[in-house]
Amino acid sequence: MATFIGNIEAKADVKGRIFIPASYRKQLPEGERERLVMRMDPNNACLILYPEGVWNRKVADFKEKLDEWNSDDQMLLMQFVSDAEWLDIDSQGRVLISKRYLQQIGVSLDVLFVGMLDRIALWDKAAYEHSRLSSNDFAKRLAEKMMKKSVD
Amino acid sequence: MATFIGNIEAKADVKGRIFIPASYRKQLPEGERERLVMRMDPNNACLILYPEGVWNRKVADFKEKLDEWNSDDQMLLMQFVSDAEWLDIDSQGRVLISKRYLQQIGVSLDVLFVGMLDRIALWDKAAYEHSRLSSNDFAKRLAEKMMKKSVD
DNA sequence: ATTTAATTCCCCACATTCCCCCACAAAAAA
DNA sequence: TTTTTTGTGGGGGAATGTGGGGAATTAAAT
Repeated sequence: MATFIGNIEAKADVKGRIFIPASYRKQLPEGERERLVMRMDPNNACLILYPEGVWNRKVADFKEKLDEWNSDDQMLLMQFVSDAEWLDIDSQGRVLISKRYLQQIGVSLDVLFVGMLDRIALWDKAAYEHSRLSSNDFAKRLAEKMMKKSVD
Repeated sequence: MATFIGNIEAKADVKGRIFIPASYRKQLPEGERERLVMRMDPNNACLILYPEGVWNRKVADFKEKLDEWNSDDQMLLMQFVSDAEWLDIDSQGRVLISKRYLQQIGVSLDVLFVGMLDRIALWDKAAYEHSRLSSNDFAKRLAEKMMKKSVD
């Protein structure tokens, strides 16, 4: 399975098109290079891009854990799915992201792709810099999580 | 598993390519000599090079300990992973390191590979000399660390 | 209903960067 | 010395990234 890492700058053009970095595109499984699933991140001002396979597995996981006849469960499912949409990759390797989503993450042309192992986050560049933890905080909190094991 | 020790001088060429010392390359497991993972060290002005296997184990550890549905956890994961990238080793045994990373560690052509057991640190030569502790400090602090052992 | 505007989509064109390949210097081994 | 391995350098073609024109479709306004 692909492992997306790193961060790559890109520019959205005036039409809202954004080039998927080739290094990421190449990691997509054969046959999943035509489109992605995009979803608003409810917690952060970013969009999450899922390869088809990863998205499908996530959906399967939902079906398994949520009860089809429980209305609360169905509400959760609906809300999760409603903030997502398919993104076709055009012949140049770009995706077109509709204005309202770009506005939601506050994009001003400069964007940042950030690898998150099985998926990719898409940030406004400035917003990402702003959301990053200072390296001290980062090291401390990561160390806590990882239970005092070294993490370098 | 490989045990990288020692330090080896090398030169970055104008294109930002750096030769991985053969003595290190030979220690890479069979089948892991095509590429490495490089990561910015957030605390020191150096880059860390991981053999694939070592990196994969680290990633597995993250996945196990961080909750996919917890946004704090995901932010930590993203921040860790975003400062890393794959480095392909070319047919001459070199890796190409992008300008921005070289700048971050202040490389001026002369670099130093420093073995760190399961991984390798890459320093600007001058910066490394400058960051080293004096041998007095070193001995003292090492002694402190090694005495209050071993609890966890 | 008709016009106008905005968005989406499908082309084509071009600049720049990257990466593959070859050649060779320098050092080590035979 | 000759041969092999290790380390350095550069040219050029392909791939990547950027931009724009203008249909087709949808939405808004008159």
